[in-house]
Amino acid sequence: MGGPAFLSKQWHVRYRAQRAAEFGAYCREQGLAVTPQRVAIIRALLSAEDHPRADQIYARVRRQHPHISLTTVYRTLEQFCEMGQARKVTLLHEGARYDGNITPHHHVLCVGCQRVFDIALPEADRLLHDRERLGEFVLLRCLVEVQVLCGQCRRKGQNSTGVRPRRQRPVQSAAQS
Amino acid sequence: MGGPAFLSKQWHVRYRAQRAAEFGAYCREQGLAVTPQRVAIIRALLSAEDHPRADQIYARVRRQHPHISLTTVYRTLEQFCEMGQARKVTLLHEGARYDGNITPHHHVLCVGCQRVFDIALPEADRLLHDRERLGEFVLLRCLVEVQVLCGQCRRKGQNSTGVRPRRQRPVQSAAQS
DNA sequence: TTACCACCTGGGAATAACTACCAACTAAAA
DNA sequence: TTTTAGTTGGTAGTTATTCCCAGGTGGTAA
Ligand SMILES: [Mn+2]
Ligand SMILES: [Mn+2]
Ligand SMILES: [Zn+2]
Ligand SMILES: [Zn+2]
Repeated sequence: MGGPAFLSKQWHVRYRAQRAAEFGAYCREQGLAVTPQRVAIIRALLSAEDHPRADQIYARVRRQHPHISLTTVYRTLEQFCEMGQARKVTLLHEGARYDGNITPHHHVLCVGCQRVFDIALPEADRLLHDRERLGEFVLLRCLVEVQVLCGQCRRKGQNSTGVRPRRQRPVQSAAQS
Repeated sequence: MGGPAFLSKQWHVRYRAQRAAEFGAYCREQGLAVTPQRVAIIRALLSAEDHPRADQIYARVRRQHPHISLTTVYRTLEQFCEMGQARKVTLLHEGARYDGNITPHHHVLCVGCQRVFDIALPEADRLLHDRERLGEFVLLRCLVEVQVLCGQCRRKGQNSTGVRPRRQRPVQSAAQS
């Protein structure tokens, strides 16, 4: 289904380079110091394509910064979300996942392996697009979560429809580069 | 804002009675024993109108069954979800909430007080309504989470747009009946 | 009505995922 | 450089949930 343009490898490579280049400026803009830890974390996040959890970012960053602490990773990822440099994705009821791609998009979640995929869903963006209010409520944002069974999991046959138990780690099909 | 019909008090009273009446049959159908604990929990869930967390259900059930254990509440709520008698609602990143109303509807979440409100959103239901597949993915369900600021929180002025810290308890505006 | 037992329950221990705290450190302004 | 406000690494604490298992009980077969 040749996905939308922003999902292509090409696009991702350029996007990552651009964001990395601008990172220092963004930090200064927010009055935040440009520390090696922050740089390492944003790099790990930008090069991830799998919506990693904090502990996964930790593991990856540790290859270059064996001394970094898990606390710093949690703290920094939260800061990135606050300053708009990352998105927190909290699907189902497992640990939070982080997304370095801050262009507007929605997520597809496989209830079998719990992998998260990007999806463009223009219909969804149009959903409450024009409205500022919904009765007494001021609209802030509207998130769409599509629960699916991916090809891999469908072939394995289990997972009729129900929601999976928590804390089941996703299948690690291969080591990341 | 006179919401949709299924949100009316009237509707809720009848719905609750009907569901409570059918509960025993549903259990037997699934090969589950009709224990006093299960009955108490489904009753608490059906009469709740606030999408309570497991610990809140526990507190309410304990008024009639001072001996029930928290484990049983967690376990039973999960079972209800599995057998389709309850819905698990996991917005933001706080503890799971349970919903005894299993008619299709979506949720509005106030990022200020973290209260959850029901909402009918026919546009959303139509979103992927007709499709069975999305590329390699088999569609299971599509959830829409609308993040808002409720009237109460808007008046208090805080909460520009960001996501609130976790584990902040919702305001208990009044004791429930 | 009773006996049986597969299924259930209570309570405490364990775990996962954060979060708080604080002394030591360091980016960056002066 | 010097200064210091902002940052970091450990470690302890918390919350929400799950695990474990000995003892209890609903449902049914006799
Ligand atoms: Mn994404
Ligand atoms: Mn609801
Ligand atoms: Zn899958
Ligand atoms: Zn509110």
